[in-house]
Amino acid sequence: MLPDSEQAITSTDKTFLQLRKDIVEGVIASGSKLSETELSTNYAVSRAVIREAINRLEACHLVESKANVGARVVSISTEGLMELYQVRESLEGMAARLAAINMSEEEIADLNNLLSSHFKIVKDGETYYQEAGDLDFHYRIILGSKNNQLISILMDSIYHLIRMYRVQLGMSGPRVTTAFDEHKQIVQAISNRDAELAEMLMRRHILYSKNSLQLKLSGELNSKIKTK
Amino acid sequence: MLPDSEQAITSTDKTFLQLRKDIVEGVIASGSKLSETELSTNYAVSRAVIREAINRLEACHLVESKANVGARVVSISTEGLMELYQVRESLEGMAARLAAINMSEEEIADLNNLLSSHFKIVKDGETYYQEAGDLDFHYRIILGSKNNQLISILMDSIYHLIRMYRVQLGMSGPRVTTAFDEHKQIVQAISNRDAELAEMLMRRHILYSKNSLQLKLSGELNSKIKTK
DNA sequence: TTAGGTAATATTGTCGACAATATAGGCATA
DNA sequence: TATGCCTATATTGTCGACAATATTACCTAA
Repeated sequence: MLPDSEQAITSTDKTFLQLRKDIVEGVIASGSKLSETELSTNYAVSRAVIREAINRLEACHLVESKANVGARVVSISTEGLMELYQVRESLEGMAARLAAINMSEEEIADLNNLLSSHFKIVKDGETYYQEAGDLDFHYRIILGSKNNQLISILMDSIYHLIRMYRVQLGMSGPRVTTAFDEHKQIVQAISNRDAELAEMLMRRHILYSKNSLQLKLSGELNSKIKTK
Repeated sequence: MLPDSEQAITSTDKTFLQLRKDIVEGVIASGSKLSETELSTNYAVSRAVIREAINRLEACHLVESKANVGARVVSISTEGLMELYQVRESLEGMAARLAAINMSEEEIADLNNLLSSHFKIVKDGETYYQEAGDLDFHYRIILGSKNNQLISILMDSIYHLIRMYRVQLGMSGPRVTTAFDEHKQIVQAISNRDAELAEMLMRRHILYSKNSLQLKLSGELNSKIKTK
């Protein structure tokens, strides 16, 4: 898998990143078929490159393919998103636990600084927080776990999938204010090296997000039914 | 990814499965380089097939590859195994929680039957239990979670990796008797639909395995040092 | 003798062509 | 009209060849 920080070297790398972007952002519709020949003309590379890119996308769970039939972009559903959040709850909970043990004092200080800068933004009433700030916060804790398996599963697969759901369901930037307090508590627990509490708080934090999402989704569903 | 239950259809499927087997069982040494040309002659398929198989192996975290350099089998280390068990603790804990909620009454009955048959074997003093029986038990609970993301991460990646470690470190079949009691308690919690308890017990169960492994590994390390 | 650079070699990356399989459409038959 | 079969078409799977990159070996110079 290709970490986001690393540069794309080969043509396959670039094609993979471009395809992933297009899928996550909905340029390529979820549920649609990925024709190898079509993509190879659109992206101006050979079919071999496309095939390899599709394989990597499959590894991220962004597409599913059947032998002799081809690949489709995964279709999104409320259940799918809920499943994803369950996995996220469990893995990021463990990440917070490990971060409380393994993060260096310097990393913890940085995390506190990050939180302070977020606080200023939240206080100024900007809604900018959620998208970038929230991600930054979670990334640091995941990386702070120092567990490469955990890091790879979350960063290479889960997060892109969740982003795809959020973008395509139009769920960007809710739950700002309360989420900030939750972040603060988590950082506090990590600063105190309280692994148990850090895990519990992170799990709650993600569970709340999940519930909030579910509520919003069922609400949209209802309004859609009403307008019919 | 290719579920174990499904049959290998294409030549790539077969090559992937064979390669995975050879890596897990140590026929191909951990840490060794995977030469595409060499493999293509050994396995009597074209390089394209080998490349695709290697990509899938990379998705399972069994090999790591760098652009323009090639792929290597991941090298095993005590830390790596511990990381794996941490991920497993978190994911299987969640699986047990979800299984307590989502398993059908029939599935729970089957699980109890499985346990009874294991009890007979344990009572008869056979050590056969661990390898197949333990796997069967854990698989059922994972599948019982009904969470496809969870299932796929554990079954397609984590379990093969762990098996590779266990085979290559010569860790097969320890901790039989106590593990059985732990299984019994977990099934009890699931039968009672106590999700919270099921998760906690499963996490403990895996943590104990981890500690037991660590002890054994450090013991082996010491004895090796002594013999020098 | 060692360090640096350059040429030779080997390995991976990319491509287009062909083979095998699935899909779609038309035709015959009940 | 509906159903089943069969052919035609399109798509995926596999292959060998060539291009680009990395590794190695060697040679030169300090």
